[in-house]
Amino acid sequence: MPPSKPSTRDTILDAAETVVARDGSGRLTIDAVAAEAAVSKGGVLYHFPNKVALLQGMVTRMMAEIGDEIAASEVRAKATGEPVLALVFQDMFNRTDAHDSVSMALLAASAEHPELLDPARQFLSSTFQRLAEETPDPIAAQILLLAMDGLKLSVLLGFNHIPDHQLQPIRDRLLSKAREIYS
Amino acid sequence: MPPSKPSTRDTILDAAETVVARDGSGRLTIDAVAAEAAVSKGGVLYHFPNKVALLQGMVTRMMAEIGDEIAASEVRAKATGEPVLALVFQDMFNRTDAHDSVSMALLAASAEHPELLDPARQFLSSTFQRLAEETPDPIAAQILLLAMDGLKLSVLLGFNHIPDHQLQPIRDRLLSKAREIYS
DNA sequence: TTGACTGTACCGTCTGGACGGTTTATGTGC
DNA sequence: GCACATAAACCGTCCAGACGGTACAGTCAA
Repeated sequence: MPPSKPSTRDTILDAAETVVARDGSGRLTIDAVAAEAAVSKGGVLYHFPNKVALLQGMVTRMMAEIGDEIAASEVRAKATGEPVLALVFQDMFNRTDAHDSVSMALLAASAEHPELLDPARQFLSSTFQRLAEETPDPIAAQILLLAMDGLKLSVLLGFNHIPDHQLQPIRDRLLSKAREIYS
Repeated sequence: MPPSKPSTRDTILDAAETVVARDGSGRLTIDAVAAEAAVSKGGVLYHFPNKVALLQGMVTRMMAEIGDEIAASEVRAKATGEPVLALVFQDMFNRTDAHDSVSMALLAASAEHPELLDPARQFLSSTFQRLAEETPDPIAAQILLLAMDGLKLSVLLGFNHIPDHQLQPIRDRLLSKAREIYS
């Protein structure tokens, strides 16, 4: 039973992301999370002894998700011979759910305890650095990665400053550029 | 007297940005702003009758700044014949102060009242759209603009996931790509 | 005199978190 | 198969402090 019922812990983290996405990071209160997760306040505090722990939980899970995703892309890249960067991009596109744990975790943590992002900084920094360095043209790769970041940011804050009809062309272009780097 | 003493109103807005940059958007309280601006709480509330007004003030000033900057770039572009995009980028690079009003205003507003960003959304959306459409290759232009966004985001949250020695090459490349679009 | 503040006191609400109690799952011995 | 024990998971309430906001009397330069 792989899709077994999600643990309460994960339910709570999901709820926290939902609250941030819908109401803003300033409205992320334990009560709000409890209500969203259909769990009592005590229940939330059982899993996360205090609010900082909850924020840490969000950041940690985010890093784990990104790490897993990139690792999977790298495996698939080795198997298929496709450039890693292209696969990573594709994954990121596919995971464009309205509430993206990456962005929400960052927002929530930066709101109250910016120092909670320190581990994330290290992790993301070295990860992206490595991805870029492994390509023949690290600078071009970094630019594409930055563009991805920008795309995420715009969604994150509701800035769809990219009209829908351009979204797909942009994605296609990003992918082709990614492949281009290796040729 | 161009660099005359800044108005108290602007001092307060600056202070608000400083607080957000240093302590996170969740710590943006009227008391904190008052302390940072060396103004009494009453003084802050004199200029901004409530906190929403303060947030609105931040967003409005941010839009005015961006608008002025881009307008200036367009004038210079007409005069020098250089591509607008390149000039806009250069301005953005130069304005890499640690506390960037754009980012901070966005963070602060999104934290508590995401709907305050509605006017900003419209403004930025149409502005960037226009900038891109005026180039021979709007898609490429959008990608470069997104990369700029990403660069800003990384600074905003303290993610200097770009090592210093790569920052300049990346900027140079962005500029040359911007010029390339027009050729 | 007026506009731009300062400083203090105060109120209602929200929030984090502590705490004690209760249900549910997991053994464990018989 | 069952009684019982134990711990994990969760509930609901209470409280102190923080925060937004009000009110108001006083200062002071233009």
